[in-house]
Amino acid sequence: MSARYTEYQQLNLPAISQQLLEDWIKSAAFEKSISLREGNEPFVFYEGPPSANGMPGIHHVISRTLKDLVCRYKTMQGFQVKRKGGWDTHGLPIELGVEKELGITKEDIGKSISVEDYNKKCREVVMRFKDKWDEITKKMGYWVDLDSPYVTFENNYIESLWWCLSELYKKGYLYESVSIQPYSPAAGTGLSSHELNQPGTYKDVKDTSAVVMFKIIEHASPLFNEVSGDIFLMAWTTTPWTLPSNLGLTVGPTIDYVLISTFNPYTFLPINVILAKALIPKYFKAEGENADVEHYKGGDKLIPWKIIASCKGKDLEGTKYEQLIPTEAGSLEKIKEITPGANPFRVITGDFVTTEDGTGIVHTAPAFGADDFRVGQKNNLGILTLVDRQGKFIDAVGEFSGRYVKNYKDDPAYVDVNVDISVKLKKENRAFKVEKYEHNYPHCWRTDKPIIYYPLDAWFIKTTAVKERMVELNKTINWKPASTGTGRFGNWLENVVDWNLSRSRYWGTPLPIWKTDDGEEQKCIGSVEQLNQEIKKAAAALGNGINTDYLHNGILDLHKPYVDEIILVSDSGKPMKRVPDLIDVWFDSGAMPYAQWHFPFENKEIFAKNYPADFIAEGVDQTRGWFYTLHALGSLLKESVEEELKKDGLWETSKIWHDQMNSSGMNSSGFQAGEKEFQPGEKGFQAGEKEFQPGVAYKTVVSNGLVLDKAGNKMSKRLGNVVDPFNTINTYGADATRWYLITNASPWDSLKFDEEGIRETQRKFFGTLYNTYQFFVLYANVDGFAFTENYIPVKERPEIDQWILSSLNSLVKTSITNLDAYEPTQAGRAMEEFVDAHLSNWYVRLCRRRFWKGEYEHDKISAYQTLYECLETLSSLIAPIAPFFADWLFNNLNKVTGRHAVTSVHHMLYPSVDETVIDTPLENRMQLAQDTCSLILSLRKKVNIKVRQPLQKVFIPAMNNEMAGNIMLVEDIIKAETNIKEIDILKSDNDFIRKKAKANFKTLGKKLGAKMKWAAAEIEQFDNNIIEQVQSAPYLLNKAGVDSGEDPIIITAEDLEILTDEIPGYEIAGKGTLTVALDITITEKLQYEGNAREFVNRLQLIRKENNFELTDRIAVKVNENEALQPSLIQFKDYICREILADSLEFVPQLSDGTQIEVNDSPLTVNVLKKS
RNA sequence: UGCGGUUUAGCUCAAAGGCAGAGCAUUACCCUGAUACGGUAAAGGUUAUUGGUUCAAAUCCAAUAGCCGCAACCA
Repeated sequence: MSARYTEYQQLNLPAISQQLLEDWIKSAAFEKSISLREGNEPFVFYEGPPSANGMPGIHHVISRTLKDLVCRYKTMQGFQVKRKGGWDTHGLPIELGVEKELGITKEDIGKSISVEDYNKKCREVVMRFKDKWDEITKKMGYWVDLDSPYVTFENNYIESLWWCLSELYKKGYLYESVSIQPYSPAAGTGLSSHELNQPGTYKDVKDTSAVVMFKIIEHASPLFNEVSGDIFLMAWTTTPWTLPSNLGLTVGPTIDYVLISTFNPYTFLPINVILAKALIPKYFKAEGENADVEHYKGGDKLIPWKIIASCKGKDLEGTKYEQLIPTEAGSLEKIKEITPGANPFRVITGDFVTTEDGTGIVHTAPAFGADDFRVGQKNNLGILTLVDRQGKFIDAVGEFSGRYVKNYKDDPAYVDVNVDISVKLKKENRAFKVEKYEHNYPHCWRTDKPIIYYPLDAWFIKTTAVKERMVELNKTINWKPASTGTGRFGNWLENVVDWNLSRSRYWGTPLPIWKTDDGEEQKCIGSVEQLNQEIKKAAAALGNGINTDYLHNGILDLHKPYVDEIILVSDSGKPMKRVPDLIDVWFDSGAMPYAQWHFPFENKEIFAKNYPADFIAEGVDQTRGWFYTLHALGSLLKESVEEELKKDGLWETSKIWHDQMNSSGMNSSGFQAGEKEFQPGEKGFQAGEKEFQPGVAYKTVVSNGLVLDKAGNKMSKRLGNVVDPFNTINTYGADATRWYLITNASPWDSLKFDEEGIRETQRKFFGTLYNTYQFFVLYANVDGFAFTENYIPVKERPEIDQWILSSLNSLVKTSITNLDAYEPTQAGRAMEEFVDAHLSNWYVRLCRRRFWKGEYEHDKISAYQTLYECLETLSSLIAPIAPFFADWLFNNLNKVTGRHAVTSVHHMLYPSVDETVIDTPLENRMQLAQDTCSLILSLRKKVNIKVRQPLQKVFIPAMNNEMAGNIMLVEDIIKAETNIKEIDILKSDNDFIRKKAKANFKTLGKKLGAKMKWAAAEIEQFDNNIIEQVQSAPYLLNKAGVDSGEDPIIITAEDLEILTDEIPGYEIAGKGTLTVALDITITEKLQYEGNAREFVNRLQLIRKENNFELTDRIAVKVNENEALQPSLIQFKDYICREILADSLEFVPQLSDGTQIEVNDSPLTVNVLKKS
């Protein structure tokens, strides 16, 4: 059997992907990549669950490429990397989709459609695009376990969430409180921040704004004691309807305030007002300052004013004022009834106050603003909610009772209550300025009506209680990029507020808390078993047919409406109902480390070994989403997890314990690398790893940036610039797409997606690598190379082989270093560079003849083995990024040689560095050769002498012996590549060339400081003589200066960079310290040889045009030609050898020949293939 | 509005205080017994702007502007 490498017509990446997809399924390659690592150390990856309710986009492809390449890489390093997939199935987008589909609104749920049917519908549509997701997952080559994914709506999953919640409840982290939330009176529902972020919710509207005056009745400080007349605090509002609910005024403690004596522009009464100094110009004309008060008449354009005192905001704190709009419902008694011990109508301080707009004194109505609520609570102002949930004033608010604060009902006769309030205040000498004010205000996206901020009951997780822990733990997380961790995420943690968990929706995880009607007693349920016991208990205790539907089999579905039908019994025997809230869907995904394994009810051992994650990756938009909820729950549940694991004796075998031991440098017995050959690296097992502390949910997190269109715009359906990932992958193949996404920019930078870039990747990287393979098999098949010969030790191979193998090992090193550091972009770029600049365009280029000339023996085998090794190693190196092409390449090679027992490159171990093969001086030398060739070719171009024309000599000045030695070592390569007969190395002591010196800024700058500029100029002037002096001994640069008393400046050889300035009589070219000078004389002999080579080239073309086999022999006839014949005769042997001609005849006339031209001379040739 | 990021050749990106460099695209020529690629050259830059630190700044600092994102939009 003579195995042949498969040859291909052309590179077709999509076809390769297709083929490999089939192969992988047939051979269960993915499953095997995991089972092969059984017993090895695990590398834990968490999949952030996508929602199959939307279509996958190109941005999913980049984050999944990132995830996939890390997992594949770690697998190839010998880790066992399980990747459990998951689906995010709850939440608002799904509900909204269903509502839209059914043509209903939230209010209809429970009325025109039962909650049961509604949720059934939600469950149906959740997986609407699952097929599309499966397809993209498959086609892009994302290996993830989708056979047993976690699904957030499943009972087991919810049960784990309940466990988490009950643990939080037990630890006092779960509490109920009133908070101010966006609320749509028109729709009668609270709005989530997500809903508020719908496009178009923020609109520019004109509202009546008012600057109103609060009359001071008791000063906090004696500052204003001497002032005669009433003093008012000025405050501005765009929502006058909140004024009756005012309970405080907030000032900035460090802001400067002034007391101004002036007149009210509406009532013309003399008044004293306080406002921020910085805002005076907003309300007072400069000309009016200290203007004549005596002659002021009401209605005058210019209102006189005068600063009569000033102070800091802190000094105002505690000042008491008269309630602006006293009402029955808002009386002090009522306020104290609602909030016992409240102390309203005071000036308080708050950091949020600015002097950007308003008056620097903020009207504070705790019920209608989040800031207001917070400072109100802090300062015990109480809370007054004079507007009901329909958006109208409640009873007993005087003349405003029952009036809507905005026109929520589209009433054509609606009179703006805000105007009426303003008018009233004007009349009462309580308004200073009333005007229409245009601002940006959020609206309910469904009703288009303005929202208000309104106090609503909600359940919270006390994340503030673990803030310190979260901040500390965050420092142990390896963030890529680091700035996201310290910046965006760090800041977020520093300013963390309690997590509002409540959602008043239908399709989601119900909050497992039951309360008595009086709210005195409550229970948090932590498991289905517990719930079923409580169900029975309640049925027995309360009777009345309660819970009958749930007695026999227990509860079967943990969603609404079923959970809401269950009545439990309190310890004191009262019935308890479930609080109607669902929980934030982010809790669902944040709890996936536990819930994906149904922890702690099942799979405890699995959980123990799979927590925390070594690595997660998602888009940067998840920083405050999934990254946060994972982290928060990790911090909150640290003790609970530890207790659970210890309970079952799993603690000492857990990953947490193991990582902690590993991190603190102790030996761990938790995991043993199995019998596989893999050994994790010497220090720890993950580069960039920080010290581990229990409580973190993930150790490394990569947040990738956005994908923009090629113009840098965000992709949106509206702009129609969305890239369809299916199209892209089908057209260019997954490998080129993945490679492009990874190597174009660091994953965390935003990526301007341009198809042209993928095409370039396809051509340049994959095309080159493919052709290198094609080149290899072209000759390997001829010679029957199957790597059956003994491995030739690297040191016994020609230098060029040693060089490419050294370069290859350097590449392996670079790749590993970068991949370990989660810098795939750097790794990929290094691979590109190697394939393109080293392997294809230098090694193969220079070695072509070795493959098709000569016998199949040492040198040729060495070439084959070397090239084979490069290709095979590359197949492994690129496998994480380009899984299909890599496997294709690997299998094409391995099929013939059978060097490895595995059937997929993804079952291989990642290449390791052979340091003994790395020869840095050799690599540098080769670089020198490449540079030299490039210079010589540039000279040839300049004088227009083609490379095929041999030239006699090139001069290369060597600045030192080392350089001379290096050039000599690569002399042959340079000569062959540039078609030059000899290289004359000019040693530094020659007086033939003129040298020039340049200052070495790095060494000299430190020494000289300010004198640097002068020295650089001085050095420019050096001639050969001085340069030589400096090179041989330290040199005094400022002789003249020293004579006049300056400090001596001594420079040495290392302070100079020496260049060649000129070689008289020759064309020169230079790059850095390297210079070449070309002898361009073409002698007759050289001319003849040039002609011969040109002739060979023409004949080769003819062979190619006629599709001759590489080994076909030919007979050639040429018509006699005066200009060329001497050349052809002289080089006849050479020519015949090159073109595989058995004969080369000259005939006087050729009738059936091809016309060619050799160096401007026409020639007719006849080529005949010999059978 | 605040916070963070970013701004280098027409485009995509390098350059971590020491002469700003690749690739793509354009043009011309060249090499090729590898259907790939490449080479040489032309052209393209006040490193967004302004100021500062330094002998020396794309790089460090400050401010401004544009773009992107996040959080808000409040009184």
